[in-house]
Amino acid sequence: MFSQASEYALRALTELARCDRQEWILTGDLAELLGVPVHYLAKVLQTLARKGVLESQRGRQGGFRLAESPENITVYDVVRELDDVRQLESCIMGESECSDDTACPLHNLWRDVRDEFVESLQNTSLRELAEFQEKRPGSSRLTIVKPKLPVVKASKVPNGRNSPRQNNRTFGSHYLLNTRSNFVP
Amino acid sequence: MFSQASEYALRALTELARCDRQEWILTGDLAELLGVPVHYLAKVLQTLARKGVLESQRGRQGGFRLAESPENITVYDVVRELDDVRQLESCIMGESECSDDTACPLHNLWRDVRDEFVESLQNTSLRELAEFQEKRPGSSRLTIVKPKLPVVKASKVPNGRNSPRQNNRTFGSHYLLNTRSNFVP
DNA sequence: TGTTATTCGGATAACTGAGTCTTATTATCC
DNA sequence: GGATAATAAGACTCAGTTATCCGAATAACA
Repeated sequence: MFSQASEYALRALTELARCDRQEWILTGDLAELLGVPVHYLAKVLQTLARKGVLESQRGRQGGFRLAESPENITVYDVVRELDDVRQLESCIMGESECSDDTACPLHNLWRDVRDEFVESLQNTSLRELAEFQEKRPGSSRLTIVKPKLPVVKASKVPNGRNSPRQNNRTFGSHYLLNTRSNFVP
Repeated sequence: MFSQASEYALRALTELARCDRQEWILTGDLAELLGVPVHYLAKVLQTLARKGVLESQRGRQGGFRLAESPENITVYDVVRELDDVRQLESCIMGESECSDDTACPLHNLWRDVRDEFVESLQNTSLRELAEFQEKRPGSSRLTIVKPKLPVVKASKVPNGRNSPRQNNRTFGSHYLLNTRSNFVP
């Protein structure tokens, strides 16, 4: 459904929401905790920082943290920056002319499902994800100790040359993780 | 949401459901009516024929037709053969261990939306799509005249070198349109 | 001031979906 | 039987997603 980028982002930001808002969290620690590819996660987090969802701090003692309080960031806010949510609005049969007026045969069905979905994403904040995760049996978390930042790792990290898990796709991404193109037409 | 393949398939099969079940319909006529790339539509229809959703007839006076009566073919039946519907069942946050027991923070939300969606797809038949299309204002259709099969074309067909409309994605396709691999593990 | 630790940015590669084109196969009609 | 018209099958192109890696910029610390 979502792209890998969005999936990684949601999982990472759920963990960030469980941490002290002032602390800078390392990409590496997040990646290890979640068991996801470090470099790719880094790109995702960089994108979210560029978009204003995260704050980043370079150099020693740097890292990432939420730009706003977790209850003010919704799941939709995150996914919107990484996937092309406009495709949720477009015709499910791919017709160019399909609206409430000129509906395709599946228009109403899809509108109902999609509206419920989008509304749910907009009504769910990172705080709720974090609270749910908190109660989850066996859930590890990032432990902040003073000068160094050790990690209680969750599962064995499968290392060595991942070939890309290709194309388990999503409702679509557009230009995604590149530096340029901050505007959406 | 759906792949291009599924979108084209649904639109094409909706038209097939409006035709005489005995008639063989040409890929070219369907493509012209729908304004979709002929060769790609051909691949999609061939796949559906291989999977048993359609029947095909080679040679002169050949073409495609529904393998069963339209009320016995659901939207889900079509999409299932072209997209990897198992991905709808998998975790929306990409966690490997996520079930009703070990739920991720978005598990219940996604399960509700997805179940309603899948159920709708399974409860909607091609007959319903065809009937809806029938009532639609300005909807063209394939006109079967005796020996030749002229077509009342719907809209201007944008011809000339379509570069692939890239990656407006879907919940995922797997091996999709290749000849082999009829089984799904 | 120099070292170290971190994000930032670009280059590159594998894999797949979308689409085109060409050839082979097959059925019908003259 | 031969010409014709259609599906069947494969090779190929193009672009986007998912990664990996490296060097540059930058901030903290000794």
